[in-house]
Amino acid sequence: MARTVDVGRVAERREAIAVAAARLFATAGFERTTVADIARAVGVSAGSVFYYFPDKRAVFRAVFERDLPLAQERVARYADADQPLTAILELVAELAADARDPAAYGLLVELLRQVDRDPELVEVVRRTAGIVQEGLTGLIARGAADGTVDAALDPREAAAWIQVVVDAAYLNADPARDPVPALRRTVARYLQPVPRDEEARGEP
Amino acid sequence: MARTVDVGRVAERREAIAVAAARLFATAGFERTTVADIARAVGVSAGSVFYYFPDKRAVFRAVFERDLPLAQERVARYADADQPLTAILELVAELAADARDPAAYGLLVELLRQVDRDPELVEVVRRTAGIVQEGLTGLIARGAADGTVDAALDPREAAAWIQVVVDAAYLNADPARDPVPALRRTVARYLQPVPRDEEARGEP
DNA sequence: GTCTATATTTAGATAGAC
DNA sequence: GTCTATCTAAATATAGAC
Repeated sequence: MARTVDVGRVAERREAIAVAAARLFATAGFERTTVADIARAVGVSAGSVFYYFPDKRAVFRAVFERDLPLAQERVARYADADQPLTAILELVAELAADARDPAAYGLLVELLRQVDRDPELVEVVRRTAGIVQEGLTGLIARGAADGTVDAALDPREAAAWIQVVVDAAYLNADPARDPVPALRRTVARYLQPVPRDEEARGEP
Repeated sequence: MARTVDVGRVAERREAIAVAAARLFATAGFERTTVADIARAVGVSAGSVFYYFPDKRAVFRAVFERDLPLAQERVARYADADQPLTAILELVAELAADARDPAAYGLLVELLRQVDRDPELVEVVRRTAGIVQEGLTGLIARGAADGTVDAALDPREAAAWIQVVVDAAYLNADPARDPVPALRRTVARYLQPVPRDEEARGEP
């Protein structure tokens, strides 16, 4: 029997609250979602939500803390791929896969809005984005080494830029169209080494 | 002497309120900016703000109504350029030039967040974004005609994608770094016709 | 037209019973 | 742990004096 609190059960309840809150934050936004709304969605009272979280912002952060392990798993899966450029494109497509889910769009926008106001949220996001950036940076460096990626690019800066372009896929508000093809084309061509004839002319 | 209200003066006061409000909405967001804040910034009482606008959302819309003439001017300036591809890249750079202004960043995020909740705001934004999309679509079509842009692209879809990428560049604006070079490379290569040797291999 | 004063509503957070 | 009840604070919008 557990000596003090059942830490597993606490984690479960927190998770359930975060899941319900994510849906509401995505559609209504942070300010317009009330703690009472969250409590109702998860089937408890508002008082109980404050038992699991010190305040409303902490619930918001919990939503994004859930992304860290997923990012780690994805990055790890591609880290040792034989063909780094192919791996980059697959990873990018996977990162953008949720883009057509309107909830993902709403959450991204709300995150951008709130991140300036909560230093602890900055830290949460920094960790997840950092994992992805590390992974992309490594793959870009390996692509440069094997000649499939433009070696003139700074791997870290290119990785950061690619993350920006992935965000663009999320902003593509039209749910009717899949942004992944345009995204793949964009990233593939961005990374592409300078074709020899153009190199001679001093462009791209 | 004016028979009824001085319509010019009303427009001036509305403008002054919109300018002050823009700054506040950009930094604090829509919900956290109070009408009292706006009134104080412009030097009047909250009651006066409600004399010029029916409600707070109307003040927010007024902020974005100011963008329409600017977009028209920019697009018109490039519409008849001799080299459409060059014009696209210049126009894109200009659109992204504001990206390093934190106020522009804040306003864009807030716009994305609020646009879902206000049908009248949708209309305001649709007009401005529509002008830019028309302009880009025309330039892309002309580029396809003169061989500087991949003719396999649908001009309208390509224009929409470019707008999204510009927005993303805005959003992740690290104020320390200029996104325009990466943006130019990205757009130029995205639009580029398929090099002949790659075409033979059936790759994009 | 601009103000002051206020009605109305609502939300975050807490206290304390069970 | 979960609830109900409530405190406190703030914000939109209006009323009505000047």
